[in-house]
Amino acid sequence: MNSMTPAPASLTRSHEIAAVLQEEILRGQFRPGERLPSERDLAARFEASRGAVREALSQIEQVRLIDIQPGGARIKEVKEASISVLGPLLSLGEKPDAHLVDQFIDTFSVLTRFTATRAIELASDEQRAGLVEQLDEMKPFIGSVEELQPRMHELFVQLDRIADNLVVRLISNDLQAQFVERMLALQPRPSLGAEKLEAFVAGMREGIEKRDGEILSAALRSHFLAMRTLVAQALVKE
Amino acid sequence: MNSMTPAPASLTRSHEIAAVLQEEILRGQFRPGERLPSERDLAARFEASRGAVREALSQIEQVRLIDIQPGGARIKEVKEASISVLGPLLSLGEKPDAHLVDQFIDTFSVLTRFTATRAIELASDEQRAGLVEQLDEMKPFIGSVEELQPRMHELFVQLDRIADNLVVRLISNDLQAQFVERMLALQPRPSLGAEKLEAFVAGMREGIEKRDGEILSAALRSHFLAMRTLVAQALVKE
DNA sequence: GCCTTGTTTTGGTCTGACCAAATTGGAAGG
DNA sequence: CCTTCCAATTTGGTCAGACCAAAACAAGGC
Repeated sequence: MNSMTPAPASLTRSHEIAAVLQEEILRGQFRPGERLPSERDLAARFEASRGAVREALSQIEQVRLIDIQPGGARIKEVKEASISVLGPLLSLGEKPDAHLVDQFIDTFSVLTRFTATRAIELASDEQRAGLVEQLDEMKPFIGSVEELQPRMHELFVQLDRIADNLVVRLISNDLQAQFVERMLALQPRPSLGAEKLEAFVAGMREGIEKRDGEILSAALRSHFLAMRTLVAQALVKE
Repeated sequence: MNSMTPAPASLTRSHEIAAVLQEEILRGQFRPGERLPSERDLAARFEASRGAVREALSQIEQVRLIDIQPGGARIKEVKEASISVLGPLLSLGEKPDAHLVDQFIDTFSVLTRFTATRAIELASDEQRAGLVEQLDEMKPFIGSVEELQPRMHELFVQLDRIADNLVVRLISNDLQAQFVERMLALQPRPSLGAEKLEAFVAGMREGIEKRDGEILSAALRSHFLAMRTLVAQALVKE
């Protein structure tokens, strides 16, 4: 019934070690190509068993930050890694790196437009009607981000379902997992003005009703653009 | 110097187990929410130690296919997983699932267009000149996929470097890791006609030279579209 | 039937050990 | 002095057996 996140799962020793090591690697404390300390040394350092360290290293290897081989584990370049490192990368400093966040939203914007346009291409008339209805039900809540956000999310879920592209779905999963929760921690939560939100909803509505990908794309583009400038401000000042 | 893939790394026992289990999960042999056999049972089944099994499960957890908790590991939905499952997903049957491959290329197309347009927005005149030069150097090799492909790849790498979007870069890494190698295994390798390739290169060239994102996008779009139909044919027949 | 209990199972961790491959260091040879 | 080659050491990969705490389970009491 409820779709709560299943709790952060109290950190296991191996996950803890993995997190620390991964952060050190991302901070650049090891040069790419360099060898990581041996499992035995790491075990000594973390006062853990080799087994726990091995599990940790196994996880880090999974995100392609290191390359484990008999003889030693070697550090790889961050650019070579998997998306899973983005989250930790965002959490490195006090505040997430503004440039990275910007890239994030920019990318998310592209994928969302992709999903949305594909969705309305494929949607049946009933489905489009349903989407329009969803949008109309949002109007009373345009003033409150807390109320609007889950409804907006539900709309995107619907679009995602209609577009039915597993690849994009999985990418979005990862981005969401890495990014969203970390951004929601931002206080005070930046919020777009009611007028802009109204225009956005209206644009979406028109695009869906007319089955016009251009209009839909334009609405999404300007919405994400506004979000980018907003977040940029939130991350720069202070 | 050489940028070969660092060898598939002879399968470790734990990786082996992880691969088998992951495939079983992806095949749907366990229902989402269902409990995975206990580590001890799995160890018995694979005739391996619990440690090896734990490392395997740890890896599968990393791709979010299972959720390990004291009490038991539970299967999650494929839709919830990370991109890393796409590769194994493609390798399930004799031939990759045509629909999934199509989504793959479609998504790749979007991301490439994104990178390319951002790249020419940001590129200096020298960089654009360099790109044009790269394209010109391809002309003699348009007849041979084997010769052309690495040069094309080098061009995309260059665009990627100029666009300088780590998020997209990491996504592309994953897609590449999951997809490309598996498609290169297709025999006979499908190949686009020389005319189409010529038009593609010309379109890219014009778009870069004139700094025109529309032209560039159009060239890429039609190129990937051609690739989609080509691959679709290759996967359907026989 | 529902809630409270023991009991069992399960994951999380540790210790200590062995093997094979990789690394390293030094000796032998040029 | 540098290179070549071989042994000693280090390192990852794996195993076995043990303990703990939390979760799941089963049975009894309300």
